[in-house]
Amino acid sequence: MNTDQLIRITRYYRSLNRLKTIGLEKVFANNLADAAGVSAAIVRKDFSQLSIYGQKRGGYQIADLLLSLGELLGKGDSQNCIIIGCGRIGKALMHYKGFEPDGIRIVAGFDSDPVVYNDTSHPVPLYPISRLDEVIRNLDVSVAIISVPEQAASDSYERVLKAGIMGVLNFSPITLKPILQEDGTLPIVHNINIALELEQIFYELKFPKNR
Amino acid sequence: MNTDQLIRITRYYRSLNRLKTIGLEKVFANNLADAAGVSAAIVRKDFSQLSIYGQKRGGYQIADLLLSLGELLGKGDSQNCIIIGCGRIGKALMHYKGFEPDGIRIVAGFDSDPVVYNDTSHPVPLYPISRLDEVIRNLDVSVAIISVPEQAASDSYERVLKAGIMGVLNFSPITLKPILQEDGTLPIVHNINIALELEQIFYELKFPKNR
DNA sequence: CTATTAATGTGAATAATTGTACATAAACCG
DNA sequence: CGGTTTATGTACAATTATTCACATTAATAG
Repeated sequence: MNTDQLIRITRYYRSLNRLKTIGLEKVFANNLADAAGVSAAIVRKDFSQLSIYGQKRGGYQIADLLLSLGELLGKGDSQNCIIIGCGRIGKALMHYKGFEPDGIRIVAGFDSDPVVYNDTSHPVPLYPISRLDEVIRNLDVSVAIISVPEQAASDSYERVLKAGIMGVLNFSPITLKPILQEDGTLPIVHNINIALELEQIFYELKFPKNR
Repeated sequence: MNTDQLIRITRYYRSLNRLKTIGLEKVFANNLADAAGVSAAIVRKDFSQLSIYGQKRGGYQIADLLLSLGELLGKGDSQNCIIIGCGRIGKALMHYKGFEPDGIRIVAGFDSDPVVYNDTSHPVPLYPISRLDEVIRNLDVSVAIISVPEQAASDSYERVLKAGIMGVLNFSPITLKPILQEDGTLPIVHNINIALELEQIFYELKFPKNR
């Protein structure tokens, strides 16, 4: 499964969950196509490749699909994260309610500023960044969210890698790249660059596609 | 210019600005390739297509490139945004320092809760969502950032469109899709789905690519 | 029970993207 | 100055992704 397909699958999964809570039982390739913003042919091809089959004419059973896709996506395993950098963005993420339904949990935050990490008014425990390795050892965590200022980003990145974290979601405007580790593994890094997204929007508004 | 290319161009532009502040004057296709995470061939092809030419052997003049790319990206025009939904994420964005160097400005925030919008401790003025149209009329704004809870997302979306906003950056987990407007134009919508990014990371960790 | 309709599943065609290879021009070196 | 190196610019090849078209199956209706 490649990255584009993975994005689509997670989108399908999301939408299916919603449809299920609404009370639907069956879904057509077309519905999922709409939800994921792709064509129906792609949906069918995706499923076909993943050996997921529906009923001719009847579409797909939502419950079955959720099961199959859930297995593919590794649902059921623990999905714990820590947050590096508890500034405004970091704190916002700690309080974010949207992770729960996906089985994602924030289990700790780290910051270099004592004023920040001594503040107990947050839903997860905060620690000084110096205790990173120690705290991680006692938690089942594989992913870190980096929400530190630009200057601290690559330093934070190296630290979490050294601590054994293998997945990183980076909110700083520096694009962090996977660095081959000593043990031969390659960390997974996703960069979210908010300013870049806005720039793209402004661009597309200024120079609309002509079609 | 297509979307992938646009992303690359904005990345080049970013990196060039950094390199310039460091004091460099020339840059090679290879450097930009590294910065944007693509191959050097693509960088050259991009520039070639955009009629941007460097010096054989000498690489590219950073200043020239910034000028050319800046023009392409529509820099110099105003890039003002408003924020719909001043919860934790909305507030974090208001205070975010990373927009300034890109010429992006947050000029107002909107919320439905009086407790929120009467709080004056923020760097931009806040208004009740009911005053959206009125306030927008007096501001040169074309892009809205939607950072409201899931349930309010599509409603907020419709409202900003009705108010004449043509670009949207959506942080809610609902995927908002461009809706053809009465005047025949299509809004530009970018969705940032944080939970989805994390899910993908967890997936990629669980099922590493075998190569 | 036959005809019709509605959806899936998939091979083939098409389009888009990326990489390769090399000709070309400029700078450098002896 | 000629030879060598370095990096651009681009044609072409390879790969990948998407769409198209249609055979296939199931349900429905008359």
